[in-house]
Amino acid sequence: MLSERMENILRIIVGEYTSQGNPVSSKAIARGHGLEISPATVRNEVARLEEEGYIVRRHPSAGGIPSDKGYRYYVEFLITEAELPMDERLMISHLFHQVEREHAEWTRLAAVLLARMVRNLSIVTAAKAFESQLKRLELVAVQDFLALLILLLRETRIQQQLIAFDEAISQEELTLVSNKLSAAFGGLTCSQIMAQRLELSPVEKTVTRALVHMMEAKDEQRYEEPQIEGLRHVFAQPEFATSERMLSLMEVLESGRLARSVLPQVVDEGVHVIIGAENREDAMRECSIVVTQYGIPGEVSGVLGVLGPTRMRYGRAISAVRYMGLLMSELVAELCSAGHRPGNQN
Amino acid sequence: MLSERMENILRIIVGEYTSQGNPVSSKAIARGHGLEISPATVRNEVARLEEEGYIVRRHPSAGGIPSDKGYRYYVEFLITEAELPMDERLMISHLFHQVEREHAEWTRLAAVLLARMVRNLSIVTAAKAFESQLKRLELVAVQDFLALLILLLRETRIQQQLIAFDEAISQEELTLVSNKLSAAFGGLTCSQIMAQRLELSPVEKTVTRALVHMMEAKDEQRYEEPQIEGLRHVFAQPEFATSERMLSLMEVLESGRLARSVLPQVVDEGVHVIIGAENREDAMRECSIVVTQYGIPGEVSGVLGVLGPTRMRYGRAISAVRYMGLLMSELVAELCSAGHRPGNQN
DNA sequence: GATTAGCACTCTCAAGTGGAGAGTGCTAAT
DNA sequence: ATTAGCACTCTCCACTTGAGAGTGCTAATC
Repeated sequence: MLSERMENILRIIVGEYTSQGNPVSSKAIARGHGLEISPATVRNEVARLEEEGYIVRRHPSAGGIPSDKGYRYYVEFLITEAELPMDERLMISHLFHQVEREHAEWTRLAAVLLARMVRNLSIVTAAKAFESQLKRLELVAVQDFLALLILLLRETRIQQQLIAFDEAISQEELTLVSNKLSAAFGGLTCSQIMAQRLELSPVEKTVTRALVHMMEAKDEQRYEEPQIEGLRHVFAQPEFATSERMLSLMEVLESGRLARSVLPQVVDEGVHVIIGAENREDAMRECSIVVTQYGIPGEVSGVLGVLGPTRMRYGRAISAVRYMGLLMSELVAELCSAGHRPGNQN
Repeated sequence: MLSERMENILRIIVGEYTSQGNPVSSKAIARGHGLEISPATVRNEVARLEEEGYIVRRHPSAGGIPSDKGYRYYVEFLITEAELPMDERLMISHLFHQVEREHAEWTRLAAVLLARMVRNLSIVTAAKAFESQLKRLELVAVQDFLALLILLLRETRIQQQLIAFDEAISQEELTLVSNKLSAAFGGLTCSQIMAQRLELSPVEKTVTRALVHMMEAKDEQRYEEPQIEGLRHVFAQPEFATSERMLSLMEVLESGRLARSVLPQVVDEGVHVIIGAENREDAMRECSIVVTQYGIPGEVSGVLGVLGPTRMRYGRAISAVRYMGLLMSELVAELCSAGHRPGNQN
């Protein structure tokens, strides 16, 4: 635990450094933050912060910059996390209600807004049920032997796939099949469907096999391709001026390693902050991530978050991520629960 | 028109420069390309190429690099465009047939493969009909007053949207409505649907209004969000080592200006090459684009292409884009035409 | 004992310097 | 028309240098 004065100094250093980007000198700390002490005193205190590892210097006579440990302490104890201002919250929820009709746009909109709010990269995965539940299925003839199988899952998500039959089959027959199977399987999960033992025609069997296969695949992939937005902000940061860091980051993003190694770390509720070397990926040594889950605990969930250099405005990022998480949870809940209020009319 | 020897020299310069990335010296041109002449002679010829603007130099005593005009001449007259090797073609078409079932993956797969083939950025827009044709519609109850409207369009694309009703409505009623409207509107385009004058209940009216609105919106947006892949390759190029160029390129890509200003240039058939300053966007002064349309002329079409620094292996890019365009056209055609062959069984 | 003023010291950054090397342009010979 | 030879130009890299910022330390002060 640090003394109050040391905490104040650490807070000032993190604040200055995250907003200005330059190492913070003792003079800059002493004046202009209501800390009635001289630079020399500050130097003594900063020296102790450095000893204990909260501060590092690029070279012996340079200003101080926060270490990962310093940021961690800041995030844990010192952060002054204001709630997002009302006007911003209103603006955002307004935008979401404008696209209410096309809820597939939600993840995209969330990513765009998050990126804009924190001027960094945002990552949003679509909400996904732990175990998909079939609502209804449709079959549409494409060619004589070929049909499009469409699954409507509970959280109004859609999966589609072409299936081929051994025999030519008409739209009328397909409609009969889809009605029968919809009635039989509606509301069931993949495993429940497999447990059913019905008398099925060859065509129905083909459809059921494809259907089970699709639902299995869907349940398996824990996170699908996340929506990523705001790359330009990250690359505009001086930290990434050298193309090499940027490159390794691009690798991680495009290869999908991010989704596989980082997002699974987010398991329990609340906003998580992963700072610098706490990341598993080497390429992200210099990056921090602020993430949260959203959705309905234990049922449907997605992940949303922000990625930027460790020199990031954590307070802002945390409030933005928290608000966006709540908002998305509400939206998902509205769709999933058998609601009692009607949707907006417009 | 250039003399044959000058053409040879230009060809060597473009070849060397695109593969090595360094200005090409007269010595390098003279030896090792079966051009039985001395460096001094080459220098004379290159001096003339420079006078006529096919070659530029970074400084008076540096090797030559092709200008936009030089690249243009190369692409127009000198290119030795080999067809894509058989094994590569087989590999690609094999990959496409593996995902045949999920044709929504096609644009994504095309983008990934193109990027990998040319080690540059790829852009692929989904195939889209000039005027969407409704195949069938489905309504699924979500809440008492809220339903999901799903449109199946002709090229097996799906549009979905939530719609709200003034009154509570059951799935049974919704099914009746969707069957009636599917029968009435199936096979029609947006304008044809509007021309229909049917007796409709309030609920049916609401649905029809939403449906027309969605189809209009779809027809309007000529190119939707294109699939972009392989950013890492472009940024690995020395041309983009300075973060500033990269940044302005990012801007163009993320803002969607690319889709709005570049892709519309691609109107007629065949592979187009847009070199350097021929681009409208300033940020792309140093980039070339190789694009083609694909789909069924006059009916359904998308755009696919490659973006990289002007120093690009044009021959390779052109063959890759051409092959991918043909392949995608075939795939689209298989789906759209009332086919006579069954799809692959698997 | 905590705080502060003063000063020498350290380190970076930018600008400037000076080969070494690569490549050209020119001239004169073939 | 082609080529050999040579002086010249320009970049690139390593090195130096001076200015400036900021510290650490010591001794004086509250």
